[in-house]
Formats: sequence, structure tokens, C-alpha cells
Amino acid sequence: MSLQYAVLGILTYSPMSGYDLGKIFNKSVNYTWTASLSQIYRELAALEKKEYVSSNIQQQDDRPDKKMYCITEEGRLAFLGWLNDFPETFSSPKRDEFTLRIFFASKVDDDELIKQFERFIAERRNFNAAMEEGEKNFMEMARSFKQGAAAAMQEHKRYWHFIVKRALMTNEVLITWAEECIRELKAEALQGGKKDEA
Amino acid sequence: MSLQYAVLGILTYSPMSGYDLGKIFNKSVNYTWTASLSQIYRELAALEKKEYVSSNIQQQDDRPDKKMYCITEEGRLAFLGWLNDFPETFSSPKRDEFTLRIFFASKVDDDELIKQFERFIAERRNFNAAMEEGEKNFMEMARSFKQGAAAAMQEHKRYWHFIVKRALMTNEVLITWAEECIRELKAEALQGGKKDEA
DNA sequence: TTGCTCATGTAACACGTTACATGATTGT
DNA sequence: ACAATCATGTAACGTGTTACATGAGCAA
Repeated sequence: MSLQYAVLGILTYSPMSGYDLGKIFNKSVNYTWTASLSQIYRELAALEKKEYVSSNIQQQDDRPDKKMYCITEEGRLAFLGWLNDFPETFSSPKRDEFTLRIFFASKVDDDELIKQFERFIAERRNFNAAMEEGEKNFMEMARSFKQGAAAAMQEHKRYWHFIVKRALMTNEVLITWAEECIRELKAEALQGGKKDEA
Repeated sequence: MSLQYAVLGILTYSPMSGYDLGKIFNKSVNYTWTASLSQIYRELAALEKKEYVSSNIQQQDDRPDKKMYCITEEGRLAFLGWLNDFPETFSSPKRDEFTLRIFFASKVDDDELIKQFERFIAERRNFNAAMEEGEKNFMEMARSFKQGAAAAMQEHKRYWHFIVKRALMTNEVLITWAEECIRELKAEALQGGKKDEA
């Protein structure tokens, strides 16, 4: 249900094509809700059926024609309705493959496990760097919008900042966690070694 | 793809019914990969077609018959194969509705937003308590298994502890994050107030 | 007698992923 | 010449959610 509103939400800033939406997704909402282009096209079709968006073709000489989507009044109302109706509970389903693998790790070699934790840390460090880059990207993108849309995007900055902060904070804590796990694994390996000797 | 292996992984400890699997899921893997009973039944049917599990009916006088599922040798190999083949990248898709709502929060009242952040914090605090309870539950469940299965579950404890730690750590950082957001929202509200007066 | 736990599932739908098809233009 | 970007989508499949159907036994 949320993807639908994410799409509507972005369309409140400016009419745009599915392709444009995809780019904006990748540079913004993406950090909180991922979606592929094919999903976006499908959602747009569904939204049009519901009359939450309308579309018209815009010809371009140099590039392929664009199908521009525009949010309707009903769409805007539906979006605002959703946004102001916070759910009872915020907890969303967890699906983290790495943690699942850790759960079953008793059947994995300790050395291999440590290696994987190290890879995990490396990936997280990259993410941290990417996120800081991403914040710049978002601001640039916001500026690239025309007139009113740019102003609307500007309003976003504050909340965008909250999201970036959340990502950075959880990311950092995951690094700390992985480091602690490695430390414990190594410590127990040492103890195991002593036991063998004694 | 992961649910399949999560189911297989639990069946490596002991043969059991879909219903039993569901209970174990809720008390263990659930914190890293959620699944509903209907999903589990479907996966079991699919796994049986692939001959990764076999089933036989066990009659019970007092309660309905149980369909016991048992992992096959192929199933065990498939599971171990998956487990020891770590993916290139660990990042899994993000879908967090709360954050999505924050992204669009420029259209929500500041007071309302602060209220929601406070609800978010309350929920997280509950989760923390539940998780600590959950750790006990898991250990009890592990003990409730018969013979070999109990021993196998015991091996799990170390990794289960890693998972609990991860949950507690990220949870705590989310609380800190939300508190900081509230502080910022309130600070800006005050500044705004001053501006109005000046 | 109402509702919970035990125990099995089916059906319909919603959402997500992957692969494929098409075709112009721009940069190396 | 080749790859990337722009631009649209479809089809098939996999996974997740929700609601429903069935029926025994037990506890308030």
C-alpha cells in the first residue's frame, strides 16, 4: 500500500514521467522505500485507473515522447488522508538475510563467519560514504526542479535530514555490533585453544 | 528465496509440523525474518515437491492429526549449500513506512509529528522489553526440545545472542534518533515563535 | 456459550523481482 | 563501433498478506 502513496507524494511536487519518478526514487525515497522502474510503471497504471493521477503525452524532438503523469484532486486528497492517518503500530516486517544467516551460523566455520562480518563492516562503511554523497545529490536534485516544485522540495530538506541521520546512526551502530561480534568470536576461539592445550 | 532456507534450517533440528514451525518462527527467526502460517504451509508444500522434505501423518487421540515434515538428505545439502555461500552484497531492500511518512512530513502538523515520534519511542521501548523477554523464551523453547534437537538448539545460543544484541542496539539508537528529532522540531518551533514576535 | 488453542489448509489479491522487447540519441 | 542514457512497457514468476473454511477440545 505504501508504494502507491510514495508515488502520489512525489507527484504532489510536480507532474512527471514514470522515468523521472524512478530517478527521484533512487535519489530520495529509496533510502526508506525501494522500488524498481517496472513497479513504478505498474503503480502509475493502477493509480490512473483509480483516477488518482491523469496522464498526457508530451512530445520531444530529440528524445522519445514522455508520458507525463499529474496528480488529480482525488489523488491529492487520498495522499493527504493517508499521510495524516498514522497507523496504530509502526513496526514493519523484518527481512534481513544477513541476520538470518547469522541465526544459522552454528553450521558455518568461525573463520569464515569472521570474514563475512568483516565484509559486512566494509559494506556498511561504503554505505556511510554513499549516504553523505546522497545528501548532496538530493539537494542538487531539489534545486534542479522548476519554480514551485523546487520550493516544495526545499521544505523537504528538514525531514530528509532526519532520514539521513537515521540511516547514518543505525549504520554506525551496525558497524559497532559487527565489531563486537568479531571480538567475541575471536575471544572464544582463544579460549577454545587454551582448553585444548589443558 | 530465504524463507525456504529458514524453514529447512529449522527442520535440521527436528522433524515437526507446519504449526510447530510457525511457533518456533515466532519465537526465534521472526526477529530477523517474519513469516505467517499460511506462508509456511505453502513453502512446505513447495519443498515437498522439490523433495527437500518428506512428510507423514501422525495420529493423535486428543488433538487433530499432525502432518510431520522431515528434512531429506537433499534438503540438508541444499540448506548447507545456501548457508555457506554468502552473497556478494548484504544490503537488503528497505521498506519502512514510518520513515516514508517522515519523508513527506512537510504536510503534517509539527505538533502531530512530535506526537507520532513519541508514539514511536514508546513502541521501541516496549520492543526492548519484549526482546529481553524473548531471549528467555528462546532458551526455554530450546530446552523443551527432545534429546539431540535440544543439543542442536543449544549450539544456537551464541548466534541467537548476536541477533538479540543487534536488535537491542539498533532499537536503542532509534530511540535516540527519535528523541533528537523531537528536540529539533521543538527548537525550530521556538525559533519560529520568536520570529513571529519580532 | 463464547472464545481460545490446536491443526490444517485454500483463494484472492498485493507487491516485488527478473528478464525481455523496442528504439532513438549522445558520448568515447 | 559500442556503450550509456532516455523512455516505454510486458510477462512470468516469487513472495507476502488477508480473509475464509473446518472442526475438536478446553476454560471462563
